[in-house]
Amino acid sequence: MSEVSKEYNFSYIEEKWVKSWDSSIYHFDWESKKPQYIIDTPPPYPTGNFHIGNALNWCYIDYVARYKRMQGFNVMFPQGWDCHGLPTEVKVEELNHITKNQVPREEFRRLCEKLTDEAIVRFHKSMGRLGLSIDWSNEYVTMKPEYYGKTQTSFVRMYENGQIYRDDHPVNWCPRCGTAIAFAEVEYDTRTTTLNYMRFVSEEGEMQIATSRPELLPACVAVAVNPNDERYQKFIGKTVRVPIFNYEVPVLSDSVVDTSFGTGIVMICTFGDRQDVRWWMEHHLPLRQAIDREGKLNAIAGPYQGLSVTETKNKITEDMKNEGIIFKQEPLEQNVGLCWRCKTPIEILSERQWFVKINAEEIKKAADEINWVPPHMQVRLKNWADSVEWDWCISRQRIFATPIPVWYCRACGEVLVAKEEWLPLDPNQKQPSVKCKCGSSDFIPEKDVLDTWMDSSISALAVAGWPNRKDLRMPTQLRPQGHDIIRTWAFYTILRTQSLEGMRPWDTILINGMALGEDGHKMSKSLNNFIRPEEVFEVNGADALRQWGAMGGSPGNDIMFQWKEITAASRFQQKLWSIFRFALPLIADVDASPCQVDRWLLGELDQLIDKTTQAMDAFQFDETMKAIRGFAWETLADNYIELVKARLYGPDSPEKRAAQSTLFKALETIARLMAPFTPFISEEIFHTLRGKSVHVQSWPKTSGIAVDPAGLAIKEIAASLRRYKAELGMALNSPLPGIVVYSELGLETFDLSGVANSNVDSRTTGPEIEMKPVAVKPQMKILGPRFKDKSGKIIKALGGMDPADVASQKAKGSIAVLVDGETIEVPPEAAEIVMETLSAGLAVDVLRLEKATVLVRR
RNA sequence: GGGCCCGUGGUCUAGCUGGUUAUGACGUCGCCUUGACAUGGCGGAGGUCAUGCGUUCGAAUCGCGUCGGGCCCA
Repeated sequence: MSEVSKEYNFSYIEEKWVKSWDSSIYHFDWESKKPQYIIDTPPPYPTGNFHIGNALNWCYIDYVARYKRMQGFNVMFPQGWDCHGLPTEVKVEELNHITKNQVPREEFRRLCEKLTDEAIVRFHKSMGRLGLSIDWSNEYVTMKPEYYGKTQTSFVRMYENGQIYRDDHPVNWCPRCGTAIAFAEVEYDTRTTTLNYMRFVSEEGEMQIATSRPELLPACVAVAVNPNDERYQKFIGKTVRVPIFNYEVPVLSDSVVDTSFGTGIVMICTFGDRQDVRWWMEHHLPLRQAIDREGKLNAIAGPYQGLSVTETKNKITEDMKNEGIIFKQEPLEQNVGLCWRCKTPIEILSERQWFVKINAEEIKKAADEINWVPPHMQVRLKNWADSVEWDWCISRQRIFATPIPVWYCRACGEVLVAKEEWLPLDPNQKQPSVKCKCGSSDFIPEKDVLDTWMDSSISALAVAGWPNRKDLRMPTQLRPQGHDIIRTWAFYTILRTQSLEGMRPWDTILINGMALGEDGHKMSKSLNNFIRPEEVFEVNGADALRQWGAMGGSPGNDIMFQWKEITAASRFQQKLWSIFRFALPLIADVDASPCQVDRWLLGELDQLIDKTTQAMDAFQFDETMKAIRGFAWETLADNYIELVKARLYGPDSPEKRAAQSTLFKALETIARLMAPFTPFISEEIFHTLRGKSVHVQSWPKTSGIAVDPAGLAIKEIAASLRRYKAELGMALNSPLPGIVVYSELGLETFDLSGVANSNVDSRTTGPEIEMKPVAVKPQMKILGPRFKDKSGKIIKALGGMDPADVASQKAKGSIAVLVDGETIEVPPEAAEIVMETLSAGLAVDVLRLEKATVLVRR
């Protein structure tokens, strides 16, 4: 018990506990009778390393998981890995100096799996070191058949209930990745391009059209003007000849056409942008697709066939300039859609793809049943739901993803979707065991694979036991995630849960902010503001990082990483350690009747428990941790411990035992309250005190002890005596000739004499000194609601009155205030009297407090 | 162009279902080596709560506008 080091050796203690903790205490118990608390943890993309942003998110999750466990819930804190996707494919190509088509499909997939497995191992290590209470018995890996079989089951069921269909439809296409992508994967950026003014010829004369994409000329299917545009009335309903390619297209009128952009005449192509798609559908225009899947021009483009989009743009511009078709060019700032992974400008192509129906109303309805923290984040989901125009394209032309369990009959083209009991499977590896309706058994496997969000959007269902468990544990209780993926992960999860099980996926969604670098920008290697969690573990330890996560800001707001915050956190750790080191040889877990100061401390402790419980229930980790810190540092260390030192160092007595047990209780409670935040130091302290793990303890409950006003008065007297000595330049332990405290509360003297190192007398009456009212302090809370617009004048009048007069009226029960010649009766509680002690002529100094008066002999 | 959020002492930040001395941390200044801790203790300085108008007896807090920043999207 005595070999507590002076300095807190965080690395030794944290590593000791990482090694010796039994992680099975964090396992979800499927048989338990306790209320469940299932967390739909984000499955990170296992590539690179676990970074500070991850650390912050997982800290939030861990605070909740540990707190809920202590509150008696059967908690599931699972961990999944969202493996599939392009970044890993690209990385594999890089590392092995191959492209995906140079090796067999299966071989390529194996390379991706290997890379992913390695990343998962790294993540495991970082997460363990951070002290996360993850339930590894509920780990899932989306690239493993056990999981992607579930994804496939969800595909089959949604196909069968009509939520999934296959169709020709315009899709966002990334020519570099060679795949369709969803709207959620398109990002926008401003680029400077050229606006070209071209001459088209019609029977009514020349039409001048401005376009930024001349290479789409062969895909032109119509020309449109605004119906209210007087300049072009005569063209409406006529046809116009597309130059170079020499074919006629109709001239349409549409009120969406912006008369002030370019010439006010717009060329509609299939497809230049989303607006083209809208027009194409509304006006039932034909399809002229000029760009192929590699982003090259096809046969329809005649002389430009085989050239890339950029090459065509340059060449056709040149040709048209030479022929005088383009007569003017100007720069144009334009927002271009980019593939969010590779930043290549996307094209819109019409392709046969698989789609999931999006029912925006149902999604919004489900979102309404979910508790959003903070509430305003729900608006983002609603805005997104309202702006979705096409269904969700879920097929991808890649390899490392969940296979679409479908074949096509070679003879009749019929679609054969796998039966649930065949899953998991890869149609490229396995032929179906049934015949097609037409009698043929020759099938072509579907080569396309599923969008990664198809995997991750069933995470809530998967952890809750879907599809096999009879007792499906839906809805889950909590979805923690970042605001950057509300339109994807949150949106798709709600959609899928709604469509597969007809319910909301979670009770609560907790949105966390992003972790920013010390310069206030998003952490990135290129900005050189990148901090690895391991650096922090080495310098100040995992508990310090976890404290920063709690105290750095409130959830939902972005939070800046700052070393000084980490340092501050580790100072508190050291402070706590010093308290522990001081207390350990002196405390005892004994029954004792608490003294006044003890009852003050225990009352404060009760208030702390109340406050932290409320804050935790509202996910206010910053409030919680600040309250604990304030209690431990100020209330306990700076005040209580200083007050009871004399008792603790003194001979055995009921008073000493009272201090010993109070301090014991305070320390034990702090260890419990901090366990969700700082699991290591909390464990070290609690385990030393109790010989058991703090992580299987319950959250502290209040003991019903109110703050003792006498104890509070003693604490305040001690503080004012310290101030008194400081003002006189005395050492804080220098003795005073004599102190007398006067209070109706009947104050105990032993703690005061100890802390002041002086003799203290306590009296319940007196002292015989003169008190003089010197000011009146109006109470707005009383006056405002009662007197409304008159309160301003009443305050002024009260301030102008003789304080002594107000005091005597107040004592009689009512105060008469003269306002604009009118006498108004004001209740006594509306005015507080500020008193001053007249000590002139006395050989004492007087310290006047709310509940006590102290005379100090000079 | 639209939506959402934010703008609080030198820095970061709490409060924001309105009530008059605005929270805490870091920094800064002065004092104190008191038997857990100088990575400490005590005390102080420092803010027109971005800005303008409005609602109200009363606004950091509610409304509108402006300026600045961030995020999501068109």
